[in-house]
Amino acid sequence: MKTHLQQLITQALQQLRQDGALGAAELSSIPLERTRDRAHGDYASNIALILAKAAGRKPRELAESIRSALPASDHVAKVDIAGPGFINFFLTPTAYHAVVDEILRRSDAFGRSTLGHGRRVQVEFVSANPTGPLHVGHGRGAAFGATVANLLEAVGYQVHREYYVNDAGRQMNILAASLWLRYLEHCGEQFPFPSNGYRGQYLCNIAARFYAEHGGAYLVSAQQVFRDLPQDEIRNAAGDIVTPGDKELYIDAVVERARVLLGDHRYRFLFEVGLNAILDDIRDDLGEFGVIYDEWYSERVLTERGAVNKTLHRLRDAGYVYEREGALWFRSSAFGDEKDRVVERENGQTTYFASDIAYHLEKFERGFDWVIDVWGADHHGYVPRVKAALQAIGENPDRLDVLLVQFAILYRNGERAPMSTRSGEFVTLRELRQEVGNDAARFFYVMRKSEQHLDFDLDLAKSQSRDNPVYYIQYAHARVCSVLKQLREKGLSRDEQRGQAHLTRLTEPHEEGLLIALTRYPEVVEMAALNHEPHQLAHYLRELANAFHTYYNEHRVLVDDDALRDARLNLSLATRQVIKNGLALLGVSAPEVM
RNA sequence: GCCCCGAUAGCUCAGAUGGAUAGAGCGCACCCCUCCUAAGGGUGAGGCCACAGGUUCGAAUCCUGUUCGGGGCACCA
Repeated sequence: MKTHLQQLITQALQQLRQDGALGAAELSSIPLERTRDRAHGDYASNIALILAKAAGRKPRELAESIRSALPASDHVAKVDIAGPGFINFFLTPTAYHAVVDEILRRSDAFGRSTLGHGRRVQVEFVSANPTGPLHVGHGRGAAFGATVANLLEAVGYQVHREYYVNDAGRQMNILAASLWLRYLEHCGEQFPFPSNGYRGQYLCNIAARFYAEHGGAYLVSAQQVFRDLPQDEIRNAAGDIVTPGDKELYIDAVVERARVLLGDHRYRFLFEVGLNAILDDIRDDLGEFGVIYDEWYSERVLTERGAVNKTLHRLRDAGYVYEREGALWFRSSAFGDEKDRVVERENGQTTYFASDIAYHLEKFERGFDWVIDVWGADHHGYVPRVKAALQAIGENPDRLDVLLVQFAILYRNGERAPMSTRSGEFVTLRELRQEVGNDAARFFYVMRKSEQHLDFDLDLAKSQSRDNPVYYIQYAHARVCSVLKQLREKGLSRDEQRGQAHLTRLTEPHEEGLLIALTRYPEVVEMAALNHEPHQLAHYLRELANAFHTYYNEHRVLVDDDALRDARLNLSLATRQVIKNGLALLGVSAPEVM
């Protein structure tokens, strides 16, 4: 509908331009928006206000010319000039009735468009290090990223969903060593656990399984393991340092010791076991959450293929790499970054940043027209340097969009819920999902603008009342299903054609409001997709559900009058369809009974 | 210190590209509810859009400064 009106305006402008009534005025797109007040019609354009100056005419006068040049349309009842020069469009009832037919005809496809023209976009999200289970912070990135991907797909992009697995590097070695130490504990060895090791319970569980399968095949005495290591930093239960030491140096020494004592083959095996166990867990977790990836991209594979070295060479050839204090630096400051960044450390190891440049370069080389990264807001300082690197290599950094997601804070009984347990483990995504359910979790996570802190009310998410937006929306869907059931129980049948032919009977204000809400859906999807703002869809669905519930409370659908009943049924079914489609994009189920 | 994000009703938050009288939910106040199509329905009070300047026909929205929050400023990942 919106594009239809825009076309009308465009034609009018062409007409005026031919007549020389526009001067030099030029516009890239036709401004048109929904009115907030019904008295202003359905759509309004401020185009006359914008063009007035360039055209050298008074706004209202210009608006009047545009109006008279507008071609006639079945959907437009009248056009008003109002205020300083707004052009207000009033739609005919048939314009609204047409949407009911369109919804019922296109069903699951209603709201989808071809705006993206099949352009390839990659959405990379979550990408948490496989060193432990996902926590509630990752959950927001998962829900947000998945929904953004769904939205882009809905408006016609070819979307590739990807998880970047940081399975190389120091943290993974620390994980492998930690797993080994837990395993040794199962063998009966006793020793203080390194303060910088991974201490989570999940690792003990993996170690227990490993012990059950391999017995003592990886056993080395604690005495041998910890002989002549540097001093660890030791804290008491209150967190005060009891014995000062260098925990980083210490844990690196423990890793090195594990490598030496286990030998390359056994060490690699243990490493794989730990990595796979955790990655499987993450994959299952996300899968249950309705978050499915097209690809899990391994940093290790990237590195082993030589992509990192190749990238560093390209940077060097471009003249942006120099040596200082034994390390290799990338001159990112030449591209607006605050300072230069190390890409290869003094000890010869490339940094995480280096592989990240290689990874992003690889994304571009894989032919994506557009690359989207979803990161935690705490990584925002990282954006300029990645873009700088891409630019240095000769890629267009504007093809990369980094979306930042703020933290979620859990609330229980009106108070901030602790995000980690006494043992220092975070509340996991799985625990959250088990507590509030997948649907509520998916919805609540995207209910707020992503750059906004999210207060996650656990009690509200669990409640079965209209206060809970998820419940309220799903209930609207179930209610229509219930009406159909009632229809059958009454021995009545439905005639869609008859309903369609009598949509003119829908004259109640509630019905008009509902019709208007339905026509908005494709615009909401488009806007939410292009601006990466799933919350717009979430808000819209709540409004739509509200429009339906108030209508439903006020009027009966199953009236004796066949024509009116069928018309109302069509309207109800169209509403159900749109709710179903919208919830599907959010990854939320649309139950038929509740 | 520098950088990023935020500040809108008592609370939690919407207000795309500057537009017409700034919205929703909760809470609060009042009213209705043995009709049913379920765990209620309705009404409306509540605002210096953090503050001060600026840009223009017009600013919650753009610019500058200030205040208060959150985050970031590694040869960590």
